[in-house]
Amino acid sequence: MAEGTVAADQLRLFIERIERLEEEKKGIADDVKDVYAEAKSNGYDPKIMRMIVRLRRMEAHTRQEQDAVLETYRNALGLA
Amino acid sequence: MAEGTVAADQLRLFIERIERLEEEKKGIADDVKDVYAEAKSNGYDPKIMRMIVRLRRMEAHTRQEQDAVLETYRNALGLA
Amino acid sequence: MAEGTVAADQLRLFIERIERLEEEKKGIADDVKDVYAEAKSNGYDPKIMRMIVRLRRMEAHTRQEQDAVLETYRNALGLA
Amino acid sequence: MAEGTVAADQLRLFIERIERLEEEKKGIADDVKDVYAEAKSNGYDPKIMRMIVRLRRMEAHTRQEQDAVLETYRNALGLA
DNA sequence: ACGTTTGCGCTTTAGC
DNA sequence: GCTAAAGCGCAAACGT
Repeated sequence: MAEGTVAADQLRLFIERIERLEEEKKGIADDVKDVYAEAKSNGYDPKIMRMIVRLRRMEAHTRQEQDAVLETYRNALGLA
Repeated sequence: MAEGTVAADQLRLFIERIERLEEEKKGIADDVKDVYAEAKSNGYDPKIMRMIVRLRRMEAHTRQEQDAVLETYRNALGLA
Repeated sequence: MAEGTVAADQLRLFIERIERLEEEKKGIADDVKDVYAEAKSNGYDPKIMRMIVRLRRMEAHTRQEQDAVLETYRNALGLA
Repeated sequence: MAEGTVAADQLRLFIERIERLEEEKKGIADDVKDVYAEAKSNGYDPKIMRMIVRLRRMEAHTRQEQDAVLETYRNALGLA
């Protein structure tokens, strides 16, 4: 077995791992769509729901930024 | 317990399910990044790998589209 | 005339240029719709036509991507 | 020359007209991008500009809806 | 005519 | 920081 083949196999395995993960990711995205659809069938407006999710994520992100800054300060001051 | 609270709880549960799924999705996206990083540390070029992944996906889509055209033709011609 | 007015005028001009271009774009999109309608009145199936247009575009993209991968390989291997 | 050829030619012409129009459309879309880039190089924030364009379009759309309702009423009442 | 579903454009995010 | 690609939201198109 040539070395080139070993390398090719290794590369192929990496590619396949990536493709497998991306399939999983797509499956979860589909699950999200399903939840929105289920909520809609229960009388909730998906569009508003998406806005809520986005707002909560933004707030979470802002909070994380604050935490990161705080962490930086603590490290700088040796208060870890 | 007011009915409004029940509805609010139901909505909150939907939102939380969505947020949980999106966290999972992000986790998988991070896994993908890790695989690219691991491949890179084994001497493979991530840029080329990404191109290959994209190319394979495009080819798959093209094949699916070709099949769909044929199927539609058959239906249009009553050859189902 | 205040400087703020100059800036406001400049911004307004940019916005108007964009809106003008988007109107043109919409006009062309309508032209496309007209062609599909005309073809349909001549007995062609718009659905199949759309699939063909999409397929040809996808194949063009696939070809471009193949070329890009090859080019990147050549560069990576110093075969430019 | 067989009739099938005539039909095929006609279909091909429709397809080519559509593809030509879509190229034009893409060209205009690129022009829009250029304007945003030019505005940005003049110190304006493209993201905010896009919001403005969207708002103005929504208002225009709302106005159009109102006009359409009015038109419907006029027709219904024979006040055209 | 309406509801559903797919395709297109935009926004955002990730890589360089 | 900028460019390009992937994901998302919306709107038009198809089927009922």
